[in-house]
Amino acid sequence: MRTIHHPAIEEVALSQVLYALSDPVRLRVVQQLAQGGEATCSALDCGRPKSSMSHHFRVLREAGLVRTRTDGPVHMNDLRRSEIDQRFPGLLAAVLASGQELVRPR
Amino acid sequence: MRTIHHPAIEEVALSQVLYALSDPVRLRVVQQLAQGGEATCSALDCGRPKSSMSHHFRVLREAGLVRTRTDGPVHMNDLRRSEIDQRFPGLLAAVLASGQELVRPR
DNA sequence: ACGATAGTTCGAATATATTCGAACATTGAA
DNA sequence: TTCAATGTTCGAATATATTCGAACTATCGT
Repeated sequence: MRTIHHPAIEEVALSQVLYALSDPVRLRVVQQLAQGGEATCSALDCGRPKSSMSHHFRVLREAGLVRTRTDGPVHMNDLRRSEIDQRFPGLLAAVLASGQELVRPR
Repeated sequence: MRTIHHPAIEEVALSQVLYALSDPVRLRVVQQLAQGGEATCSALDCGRPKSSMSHHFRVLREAGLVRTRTDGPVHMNDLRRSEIDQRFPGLLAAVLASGQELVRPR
């Protein structure tokens, strides 16, 4: 896979972060990464096809929320927790604390 | 104007709130309401036409962020701050604290 | 080099949002 | 009751997002 682009934390825009988090599938992914640590894409699909999940991970990546790293044949995804916390203090905590059941896995 | 519908705070969905806040114009409106208290629609247009602002206020209303009340010939809009704070503690504080310059008025 | 696995990219269909002018509704005041 | 001011609604154009199958790419193990 080509080089994956991750924005520097300073160029992460609040609107983009909020937008990325406003999709139930993506919010669920973020919740799971926050809770369980890094994971592969397919471990977090909610029964959706790979191409759909790839799209969602891309949105999360471009918003600056997730960092993806190639690890052998799989892609490991990690929440950029400390960076986001630094840039937008309290935001992730508030979002994660809401504990809404957002999407049911298929 | 027909009766304006406002969702009860318990039925407000996080996704919808995040989505409503992800638009720069709407985020600016929320910032201004938070800072300056209630305001009319037209006081917060950013040079956008009435119909556009009406749309944005409707999204904010339906997301549960703003309460609109008819006051004589004008519509007064108020951030539902304490209700949102109760439902999603820390969320608005985090969003407002970011202080991003989000949209330039026209 | 081949096969298996994990993701990405492409393309096209569908759905959803945004924008804004024009017409309409509501109110208070002259 | 006519007017001006404030918003809403409608409609249509445009833009943007989502979805998912199919084809492709990269990596590891054999």
